Amino acid sequence: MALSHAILAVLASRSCSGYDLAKQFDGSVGFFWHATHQQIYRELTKLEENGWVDGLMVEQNGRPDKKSYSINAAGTVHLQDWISQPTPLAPMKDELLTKLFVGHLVPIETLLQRLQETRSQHTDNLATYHTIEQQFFANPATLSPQFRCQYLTLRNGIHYETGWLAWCDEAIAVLLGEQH
Amino acid sequence: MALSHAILAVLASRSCSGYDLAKQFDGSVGFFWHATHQQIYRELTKLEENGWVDGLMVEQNGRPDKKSYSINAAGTVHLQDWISQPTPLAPMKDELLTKLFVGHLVPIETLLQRLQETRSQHTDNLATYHTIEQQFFANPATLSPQFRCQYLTLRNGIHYETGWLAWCDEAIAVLLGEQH
DNA sequence: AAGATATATGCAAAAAAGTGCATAGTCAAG
DNA sequence: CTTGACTATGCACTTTTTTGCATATATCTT
Repeated sequence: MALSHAILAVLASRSCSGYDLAKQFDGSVGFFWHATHQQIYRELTKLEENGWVDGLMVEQNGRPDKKSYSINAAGTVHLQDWISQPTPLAPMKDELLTKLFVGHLVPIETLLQRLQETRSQHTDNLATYHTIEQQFFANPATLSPQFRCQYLTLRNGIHYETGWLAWCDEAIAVLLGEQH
Repeated sequence: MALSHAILAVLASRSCSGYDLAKQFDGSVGFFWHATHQQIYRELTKLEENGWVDGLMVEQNGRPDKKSYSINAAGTVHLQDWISQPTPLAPMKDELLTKLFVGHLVPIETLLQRLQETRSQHTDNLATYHTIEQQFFANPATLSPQFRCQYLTLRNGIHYETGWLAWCDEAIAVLLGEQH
């Protein structure tokens, strides 16, 4: 029941077609909730059936017609209820750590490759987040409540990626020291 | 195809029954890969069908008979192959951040509650990790390759939880500042 | 004129994961 | 002598997720 909430969360800011949503899930929202366009379309149908969003066909010229979805009053209440309930910690699933756990089964070079790849992905993510921070949140003190909330989610990403990078460096150093 | 790898990773250290595995997934391994006992039993059956593990019925007195699973040569090769392949970043799914993203829809007090709950969960986790670190990895320089790898996964958990705590504090401070 | 890219939507099948339930023996405490 | 905790295993059902396919139109590039 959580993709539905992520979609409602996006629709809380603005009406979107499935296509628009898919793009959001490829950027901003995608930083903390991943979904493909197939999932999104399926879920939108359910959301409309549940009466939390209203779909409206929009004719367009120059491009295919689209269906624009808006959150309604019931949907907003549903979203608020959800936020008001305790949040269980997300069950962890990390493939890299599972690999590292039995890393002694492969040469250290292989482990270092995995760590370098991971490090580079986190470096990229962090760079993206820093760019967004400078572009949209240069002056955090002046943000509206809505943007301040979004800013905090971005800050989480920055903490997260920074932590991963620090760990990657530590792990690489430990493994290299082992060879020495 | 990833729970199977996590199970093989545990069996790489020692043979286990489904019950033993479930306990591992409740502690150590569970810190980076979550699974319930139902999943584990189902997956063990598949692993045996695939010829990666060998099951052996063990009669016990004083308690129910159990089936002990060991990784075999094919399973070990399979595990090594898997480690040798690039690791995609785990697609993110974080409920708290999704809630915070639309946090302006609820009173700040509600958000602060969610943040405090989360903070306390991460505090607990960090304490657990620190305890394990002191108990089993007090002297990192002298660890065997196997335990050094496990130590690094624990270090990841420590970085991870520390990062979350720092962020929780920042977020709480920002929201409190907003009220001031 | 062809081919890539962007817009726009979805079905079908399969794999994986989650939830609830069911069974059954041992042991210790009250 | 019964209740609860621990050991031990698993089915059935449901939900979620993934993967691959399928279909259009319009614009931009070569």
